[in-house]
Amino acid sequence: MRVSKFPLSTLKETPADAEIISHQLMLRAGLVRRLASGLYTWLPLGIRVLRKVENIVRDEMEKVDALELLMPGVQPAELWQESGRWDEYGPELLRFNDRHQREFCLGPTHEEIITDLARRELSSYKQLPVTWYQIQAKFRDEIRPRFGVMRSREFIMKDAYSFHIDQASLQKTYDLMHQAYTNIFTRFGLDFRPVIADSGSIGGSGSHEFHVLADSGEDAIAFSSHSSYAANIEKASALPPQDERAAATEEKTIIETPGKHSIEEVSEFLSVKTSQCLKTLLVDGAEENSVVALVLRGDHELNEIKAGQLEQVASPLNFASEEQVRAVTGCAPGSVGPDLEITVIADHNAAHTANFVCGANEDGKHFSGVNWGRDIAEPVTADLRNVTEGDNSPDGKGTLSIVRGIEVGHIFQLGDKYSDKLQANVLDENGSKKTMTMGCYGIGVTRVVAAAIEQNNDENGIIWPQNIAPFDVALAPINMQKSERLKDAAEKLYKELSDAGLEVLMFDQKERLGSMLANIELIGIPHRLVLGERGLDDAKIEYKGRCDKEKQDISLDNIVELLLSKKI
RNA sequence: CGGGGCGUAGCGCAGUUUGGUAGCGCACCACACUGGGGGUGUGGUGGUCACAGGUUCAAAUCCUGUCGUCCCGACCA
Repeated sequence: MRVSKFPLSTLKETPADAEIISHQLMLRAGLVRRLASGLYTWLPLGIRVLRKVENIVRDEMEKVDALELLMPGVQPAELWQESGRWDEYGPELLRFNDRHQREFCLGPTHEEIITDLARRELSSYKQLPVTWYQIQAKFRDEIRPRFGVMRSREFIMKDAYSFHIDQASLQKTYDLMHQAYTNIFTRFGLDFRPVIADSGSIGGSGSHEFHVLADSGEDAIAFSSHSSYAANIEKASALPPQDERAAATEEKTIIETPGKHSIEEVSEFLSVKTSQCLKTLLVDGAEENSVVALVLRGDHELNEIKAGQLEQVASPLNFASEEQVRAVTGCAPGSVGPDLEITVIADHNAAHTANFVCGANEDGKHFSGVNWGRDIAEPVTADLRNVTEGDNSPDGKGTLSIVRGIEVGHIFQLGDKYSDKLQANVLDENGSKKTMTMGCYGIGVTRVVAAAIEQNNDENGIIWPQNIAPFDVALAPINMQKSERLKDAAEKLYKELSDAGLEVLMFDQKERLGSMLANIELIGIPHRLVLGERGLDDAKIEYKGRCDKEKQDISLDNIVELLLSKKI
């Protein structure tokens, strides 16, 4: 490709509304343009990257015998009503009527459609297992789209669905997919990690997320120092302390703590560690109009997913209002303690704390030297908190570290949730009807592009991993328009490189070197060649890899070979 | 949904407080010079100042409303 035929749309300045680095660079490098909130146009340069990502995905899907198909983006309401999700799915589902006033939605996912297909096309266990996939635009009407294509409303997803006669078959395909995903993200050249995920309301026995590691990631993931254990922090369980609780040695004392509300304020005021203070959070209970108290150590964070799953607690978790707090405790938030008439559930670590500080349920007052069993009834205990750096790994091997990640893939054992609702049956070998078991497997294709940039960039721009770069090599002749000899040499080299199967972007227009180099680095082409009159005299060309510190002169005769060896 | 910010040329911004000829930098076009890291000069193109209504002799500027867009948001107990 030549710049004269493939104009770059790079920007020198960063658009003001782009917050994170990948969004800024995608705009600056001319990969995407915003149309409206959460809607992006992919420019020619961006599409080249997107296609590379898609093709690697396709290749690995074929290897595990998944079959590509394409389903409509517009879906009839009937199927969603049949699965029950027409009512369950909130405003994220964009609904509309056609000219005959029939109801439709824009597909945020395709379980209903694929299950409908399966029940029509599959009738015998002999046709199973089968896996279908598509790469297609999805629409989710996000409350707050942000970070460019990282969380957009319309996005491209690879979604695959498998159908099985039993759980054993599903497990087999699931494991194959797990491996395929590992291969895919490895081929992308990204630093990633498969983690145990919360399977949410869908249930089912297995779910893994694939995260690209990046500080700006929206998810926190915990992984073990000495085993392969890794889990989304929503899911990572905190082990109860193994040793005995310390003895009650202090007297329960009431202390004036005027104006001190937060754990930080109280611990500082009393010169006590935050881990020695307990905080009491009031949330809606499972029973109507009831309130439940959750107790945590001051230095621990509530895990809302875990808490919401407790049978005594309303799901999803909802904090009590200030009025409710006052009605139950007689004081304002800030002085609440666990000595209450309502159900009290303490985190394992909070229940393990002796001689602690807590609210006195009286404005401006706290207790110190409080002990479970002696001063307050022993609480019900549960795992309520997020794991923290240094916690013991739940599998007993090593300790946990916490890093941030961008969720780019998710695989799921669905079981019969949809096949049961939609009556997707086949006959088994005994001739009796059996509901198929399903799995589903997604990759956020557009998000992968953003995540790749988020993980690979420097002050000059994007650094594409080789396999998803829009071009393999940039060729920058200096003042080509001034020298026939240079022009001929550049054209010849361009042809040689192209014939060798390399994707070359040649800067064939009148442009100053500095400007060309700045663009080449901004758009992140992995290999760069600069050809000038001086080099030509010695039959040499200057080569520099995008990450190399130094440039080097290479003999023109060897350059094709060198690049091929680097491409692998 | 709540809170906050911002809407002036393709991009980045000033001008709004105190109403009076719509500006700057980049980009773009032309020409010249320049020629190994976003170069210089001269001359240009491009704006119903988000939209609607109001106040006024006069509105980017004041008032009312609408829309768009970005960020933040339940550890407080």
